[in-house]
Amino acid sequence: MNLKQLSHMLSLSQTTVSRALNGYPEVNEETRRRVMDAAKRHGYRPNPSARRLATGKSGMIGYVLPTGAAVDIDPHFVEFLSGLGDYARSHELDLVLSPADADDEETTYRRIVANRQVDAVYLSSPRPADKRLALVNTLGIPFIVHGRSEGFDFDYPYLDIDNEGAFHEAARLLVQLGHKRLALINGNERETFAIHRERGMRRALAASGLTLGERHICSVTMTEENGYRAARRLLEEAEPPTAIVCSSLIMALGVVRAVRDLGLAIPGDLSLIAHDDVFPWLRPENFPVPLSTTRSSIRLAGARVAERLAARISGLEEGARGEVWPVDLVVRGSVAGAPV
Amino acid sequence: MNLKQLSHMLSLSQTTVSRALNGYPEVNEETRRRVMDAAKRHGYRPNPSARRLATGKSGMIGYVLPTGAAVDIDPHFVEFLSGLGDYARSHELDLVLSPADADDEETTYRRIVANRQVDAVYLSSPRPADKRLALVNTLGIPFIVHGRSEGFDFDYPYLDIDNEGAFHEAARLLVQLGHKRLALINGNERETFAIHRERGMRRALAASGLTLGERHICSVTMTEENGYRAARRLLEEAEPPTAIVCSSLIMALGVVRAVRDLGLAIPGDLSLIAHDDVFPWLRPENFPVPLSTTRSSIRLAGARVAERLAARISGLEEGARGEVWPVDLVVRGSVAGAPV
DNA sequence: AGAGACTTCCAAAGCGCTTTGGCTATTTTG
DNA sequence: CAAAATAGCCAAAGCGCTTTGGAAGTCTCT
Repeated sequence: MNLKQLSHMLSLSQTTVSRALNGYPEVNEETRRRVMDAAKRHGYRPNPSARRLATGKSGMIGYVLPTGAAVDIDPHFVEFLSGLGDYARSHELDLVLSPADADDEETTYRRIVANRQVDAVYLSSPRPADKRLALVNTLGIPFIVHGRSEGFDFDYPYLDIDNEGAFHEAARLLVQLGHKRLALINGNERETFAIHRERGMRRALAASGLTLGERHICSVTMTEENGYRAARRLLEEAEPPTAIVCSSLIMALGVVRAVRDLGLAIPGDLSLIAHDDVFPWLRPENFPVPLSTTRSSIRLAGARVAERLAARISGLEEGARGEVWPVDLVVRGSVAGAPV
Repeated sequence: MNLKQLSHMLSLSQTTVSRALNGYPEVNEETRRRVMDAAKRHGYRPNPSARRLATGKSGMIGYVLPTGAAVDIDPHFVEFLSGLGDYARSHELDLVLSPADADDEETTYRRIVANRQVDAVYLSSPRPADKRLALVNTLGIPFIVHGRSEGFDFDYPYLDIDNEGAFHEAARLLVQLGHKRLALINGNERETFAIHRERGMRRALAASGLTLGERHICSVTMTEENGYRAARRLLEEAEPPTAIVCSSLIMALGVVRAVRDLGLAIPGDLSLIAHDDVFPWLRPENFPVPLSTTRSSIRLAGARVAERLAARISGLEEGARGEVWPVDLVVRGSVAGAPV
């Protein structure tokens, strides 16, 4: 059933039927009702390919997926995706993932924009002065950044959490509890979120005249093994930290293992706070010692990004609105006063 | 730059240019070269929307993503996706994720097929007599199942690992080591993979006159917490199992925690083997006691599925070819002889 | 009553590609 | 050497929608 047939059986022109269905004003309400009715009864659905060709709109949102033998997709991605799906589902918005060589995402961005394959894109894990962001901005496709970048002479729409504030609060709590030697096990130092977290932590320490020593900060990709190694290195120093703030639950698993291996105890010898993106399959309250966290649901962020993308596509949202979500500090058993 | 312009500047018809580019035989080789050359020089890329409308092919593969407030996307998915991307990247194949209400995926399948949004789809986590499989089979779109189903009167193309064989081997090893009371912490009992694993384990036990008691088998969604609870329940019985086989690394984390909480030791009091899908961020060799596993890279499976989908789209693969990958049993420190 | 302004509809022209059917040389065949 | 086959090209008709530029009829206003 296509438009031609439908309009023929209604004895109307394709124009009128098309307009009736798409809510244009220049059609009699009575006629519109007739059309809508017939369309529903015959299960008419406009052919998206044809519509795309005519309008240039695809009804899909895009994401360029960096891939490569040495590239692992972050497990956070799937949670974000859940959220995105939550919103997209109810709006018949599809998501197209365009795998790209991690060393050359530009080609792919250009392709999907030139081909008008998607109406909007979102970027994640941005770095300062991220090339993708500048590119997408000049290409003129609607977009939203999940996270933030820095060092541009233009503004852009984003959704981020208050990473700096979160780690500031976490560190401040530890300092208040008497800790003097803190350490940070962070994610990739080139990503903005890691920079912000470090900044927040430094600020909290500085407020009490403390500093974060060079050797008390690790930047690694967020795996259990890297968490273990980092913790091990930190704790085997002459003057080991008495508290660690850690950028992910997965790394925290490694930290806990290292602490055990060294015969130490949490929180007796070491206080630990980690950032929790809220995975359904790994919960901080279920750590051997319930883990204190800075918590923010990445799934909710996914839903919000989808919502805003949809709004931008339909012109409801414009401009470079940045949105920063506060982060909860949830205190559990893994923190205590500094050992004497 | 579109076909019209290109053909005009070559003083050829659109027909000939189109045919030259698409490798049709009825065009002079010399002409073809000229065309190809000009196309490259001017960076001509056929408009996919137009091509779609004309041919009905989209150059994308689809996946219906079950979503819902109570639905969590499996973290395995992201690894599978990495593999899919590895292949798709080099073939300019995009993946479209169509979020669907988990209770009604059918509507979405029908939509993407009717709209010809994708050239092929893959299904994952099938159950016996899975409705989606029957549906997709009758809809006539090329597809591949990742995993297997049962109870159909038709064959279908799939890629699966030898779950039954893997758990058979794991259990057999444990039996050989003298274990008499084994337990299984499995995934969702309604999914085929879980059924196969249970079957494999039972078969191994039966071979030695042993059985898997009703209370020695747990079917739960694969989270750390569920692993913990299951292990806890098993180990607090009057006659606790001396060995556990577990369907995922994530649950194994919980098992390890439960063992610790109960003051027991691995492998002294309990031998443990888990299935490892090979996550980059959580490796069995890094468990407190290195974990024995049945190992199969889900990422490689993703790449293979993409490859086969591409082959089916282009007609290189036909029929209902099933492919079953063997699974490695990797023995590490977490298994030992049964306690006396 | 005639001019202007709406209202409601339509024919037809795209969007940019593929594919059908046919046409003109050139080559092969009996 | 005429007939048949082949090679190489083209014009035009789709694919199924949206949108432009009217046209006809109905109201409103002076």
